[in-house]
Amino acid sequence: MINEELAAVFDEIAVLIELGEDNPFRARAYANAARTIRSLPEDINMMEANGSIASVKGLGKELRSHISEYLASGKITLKDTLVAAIEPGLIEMLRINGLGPKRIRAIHEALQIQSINALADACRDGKVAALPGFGPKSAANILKNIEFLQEQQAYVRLDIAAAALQSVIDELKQFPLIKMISAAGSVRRRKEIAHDLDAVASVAKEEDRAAVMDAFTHVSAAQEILAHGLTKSTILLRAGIKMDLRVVTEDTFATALLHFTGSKESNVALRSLAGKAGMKINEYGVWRGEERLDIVDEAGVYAALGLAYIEPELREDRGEFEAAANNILPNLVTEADVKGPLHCHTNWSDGAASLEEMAEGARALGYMYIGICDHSQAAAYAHGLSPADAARQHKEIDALNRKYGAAFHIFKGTECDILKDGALDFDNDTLASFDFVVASIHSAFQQSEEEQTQRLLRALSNPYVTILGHLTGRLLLQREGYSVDIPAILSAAGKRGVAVEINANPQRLDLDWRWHKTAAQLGVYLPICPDAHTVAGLKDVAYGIGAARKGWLETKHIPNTWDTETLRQWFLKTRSAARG
DNA sequence: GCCGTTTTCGGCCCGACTGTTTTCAGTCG
Repeated sequence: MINEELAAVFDEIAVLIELGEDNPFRARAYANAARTIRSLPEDINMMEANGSIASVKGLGKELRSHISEYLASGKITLKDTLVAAIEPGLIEMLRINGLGPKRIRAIHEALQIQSINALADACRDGKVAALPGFGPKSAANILKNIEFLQEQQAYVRLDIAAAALQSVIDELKQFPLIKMISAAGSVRRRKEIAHDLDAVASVAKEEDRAAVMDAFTHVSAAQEILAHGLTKSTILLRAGIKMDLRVVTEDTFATALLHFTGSKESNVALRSLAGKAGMKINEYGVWRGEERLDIVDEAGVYAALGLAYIEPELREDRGEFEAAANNILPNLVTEADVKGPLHCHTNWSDGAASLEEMAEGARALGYMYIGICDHSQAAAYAHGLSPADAARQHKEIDALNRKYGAAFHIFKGTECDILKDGALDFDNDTLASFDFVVASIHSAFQQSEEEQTQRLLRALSNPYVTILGHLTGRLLLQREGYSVDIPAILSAAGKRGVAVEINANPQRLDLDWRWHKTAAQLGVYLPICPDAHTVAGLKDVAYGIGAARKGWLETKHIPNTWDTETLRQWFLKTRSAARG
């Protein structure tokens, strides 16, 4: 995808400018351009050809000329010039916490250090401590942060982050001086991976803050105190994740929560909007001129700016302010809207629970139905079902459905492998025996983008495919997804009436939420599928809901928020439409 | 490098914490 490639080059240029010169705003312009390009609704080649690129905010004359150069030649000369002028080791050093461009340049100019390892040595033998503006504590901190960088993962998955954050919050809730406490940061925004954890707490009186901070820095999960102030402290949890707590008085809790929920980009945009309206917003309140407004909750902050309430998941500066101003924000799907989980495994293939246990698990969660999708025969590693196995499983499902009657329904599905050439792993007669078919790739990940795209397009042309499973095959922080032309697949899926799942397993969250809005605009339905292999795995639906909300989705986009009969009709329609 | 109801120059979100200073720069979120 050319937009992503170009955005990546602009990100690199932003970093190079940060290290190379003193104008942070120029670097920011490139970083903003990268973000803008990532959220463009269409191929940038097209937008350049039809001239619509000229009206995109944040892409001025200079940036547009770089874009033209890249589209014509595949490179940007400015980047080569910057690369030639900067030691590659310095870019690496930006990853060291507490070390920014200014101090990296100072160290490099004084000591000619070019790598992180050389920097660690210079910290150990006192050379860094002797530099003007540095001292023994700076050197020790840099060394500590280098060690942290080399030992720890910089990010953790949402499920791990959310659990760690909740356990600290639960512990702090026992502390009587804390009046209110809430998760904030990227976990509250339901981002798929987290860099660190944030929480905001309120106290009745300013003098209570010190005791609260003492409690926080000594919670049972704390391993080390990294910063300890009256309003902000940072600890390192034993799980290897950093956590910030902000403590404010009750009258500033709403603005503090808004501020520390972020994202940074949405805060910048919000404050810029406030400035234009003659107002000022910070974590301590909202001012119109000299007057501090009486704000009781986050909605009050948005209302003061004439905006509808923006849910935390949407706060990424991806068009939510414009939608809030025009009162056209989406009516976001909620967990309570989901009527049943599709794409669930049983011990017929690689699941841990029986068919009946999975059905009972879904019933216990209040669902109206469940879609069972065990693996197909090619997935030998997962004990994939043969056509005969599938027929026997269907008899068991029929028996259970007779027992449940109108109270609950099990839909017969399969997670059918898409073979290397794009053919499906079952013949059409077998596929026709299921209510719906999830088609997924589980092999030959190394094919080129062109091959992988053709493979998926061929699978899409099979009239029995209802849903494409985990479109890119990514495993967050473990494995990149295979390369595939996502817009081409979404466009074809929309035309053909095939859905693309939001795999709700927190290791996957695939299709990525950044594509959801585009997919919905192309007419693609996006069911939330837990890919559950255990009864407990059914609860992963919550992560899928988080992703769908980040992707601006409503119930009309998500078939498994519909009732049993509507879903059944949709399965039938998808199939008959494809057969003409 | 971008932008404009304070419009072609001068801003660009804004405050906390740390370490090194002795009033502030750098970094972070």
